Amino acid sequence: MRIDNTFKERSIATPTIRRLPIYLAVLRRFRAGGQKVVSTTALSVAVGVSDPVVKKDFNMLGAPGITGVGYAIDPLVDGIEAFLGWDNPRRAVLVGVGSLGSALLGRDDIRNRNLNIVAAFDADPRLFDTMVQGVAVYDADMMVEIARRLCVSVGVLTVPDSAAQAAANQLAAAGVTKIWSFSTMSLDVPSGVTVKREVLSSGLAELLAGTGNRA
Amino acid sequence: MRIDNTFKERSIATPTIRRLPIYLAVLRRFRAGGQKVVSTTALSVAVGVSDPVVKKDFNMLGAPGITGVGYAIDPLVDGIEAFLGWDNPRRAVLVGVGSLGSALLGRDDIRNRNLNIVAAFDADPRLFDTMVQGVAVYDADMMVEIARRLCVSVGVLTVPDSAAQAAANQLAAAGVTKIWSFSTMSLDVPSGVTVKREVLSSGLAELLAGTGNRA
DNA sequence: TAGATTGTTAATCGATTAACAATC
DNA sequence: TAGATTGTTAATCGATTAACAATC
Repeated sequence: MRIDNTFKERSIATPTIRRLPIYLAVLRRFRAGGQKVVSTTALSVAVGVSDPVVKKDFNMLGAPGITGVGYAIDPLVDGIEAFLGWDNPRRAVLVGVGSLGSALLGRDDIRNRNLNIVAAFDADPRLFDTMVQGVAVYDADMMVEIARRLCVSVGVLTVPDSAAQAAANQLAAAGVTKIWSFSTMSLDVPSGVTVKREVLSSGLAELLAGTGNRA
Repeated sequence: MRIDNTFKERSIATPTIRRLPIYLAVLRRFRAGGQKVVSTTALSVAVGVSDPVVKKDFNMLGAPGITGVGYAIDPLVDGIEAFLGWDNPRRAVLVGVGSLGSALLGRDDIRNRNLNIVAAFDADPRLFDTMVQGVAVYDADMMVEIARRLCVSVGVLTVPDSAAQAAANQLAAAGVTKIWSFSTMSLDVPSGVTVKREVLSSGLAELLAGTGNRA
């Protein structure tokens, strides 16, 4: 079987992008089990989406499948990682070393594999110059200076809502162009800066209220 | 102005449900600032969605607006809370007291306001019978017995992927019908049990790869 | 060859947007 | 009354599903 290891460039829809990390996790498990090739049907079952969705996603990605056989797992994993930029994680800082911030720093996928978190900031003086999960924590007042010097392009925002806008301002001033925010606040940022808001309680609301399941 | 404090029952779409907690957070801030009434336009700006979306959402919810004036904030907050069941949080357990699990236990919104987490479980004996963030931690082997006795209907799953399916089985055996899972695994559960999977790295993927922003 | 699976097209479904009449 | 805003309808947009021809 001939494998064309070329991923063609296409524009990718948001729902597809959100599924890619899930495909990646499942493909890695399959690979760890010694599997070399996977069909969209098998993957769709393992991931919990429909088969045509997987086909469309891979097609949009330009992934090279082998008709009648399936997709070779290795180039698929490499291709998805490359598309997401996870083969070369971006330099990032985390702001707000509370329990959620510490938890994110402690997750190897987020801290090392998908991002390269090189420093953290907090307003609490007791944390200054300590290490949390192996990351140095600095005074939030130093954020612009330090983050700029470290050439950081991504900011993870895990501060209380009341501090979110000020922290976003500092991140933008430090040259950060992508902010991953765990605050419910809608943040006002300069053009050129994008914000992805992660509202944990939206998932909970969906679970509890979803599909006609009124409590 | 007459306020009809009745929320009519309708079926609500998932994107609407996911926005409700965000509306709630913003409305509470407005109320804390002394505001009594809000227009869909003002709310749409604060939340970061379009104005017709807010109108549609409130309409689906059956929220009572006052033409030419806006929506009274108090009944709106109460109505959304009641719809989500957050006025009377469900009894829940958390499985997997790692850093993410502890962080969720430490968030007052999740632990007390939106859910009522009455116990936690872990496989690590050093944690047995300790308190984490004020919640008692028990041996995961006792889960079925304890969760059943506590009449729990929701499970928060923050264990490693390798332990996720086994934990889901135990939760189902304990009578839990709704599982909020932070594992990438697609979980196999009995019919009658629903799972909401929360994949943190999907949000990150969307931030980094989204809107043509290839790294 | 026969069976399996990709890759693509057309049809369906659902959510968002735009526009505006009704009304406080 | 005049201005503002709700509530709803029609139009648009986008994603999913279904079906199937191409092909290894």
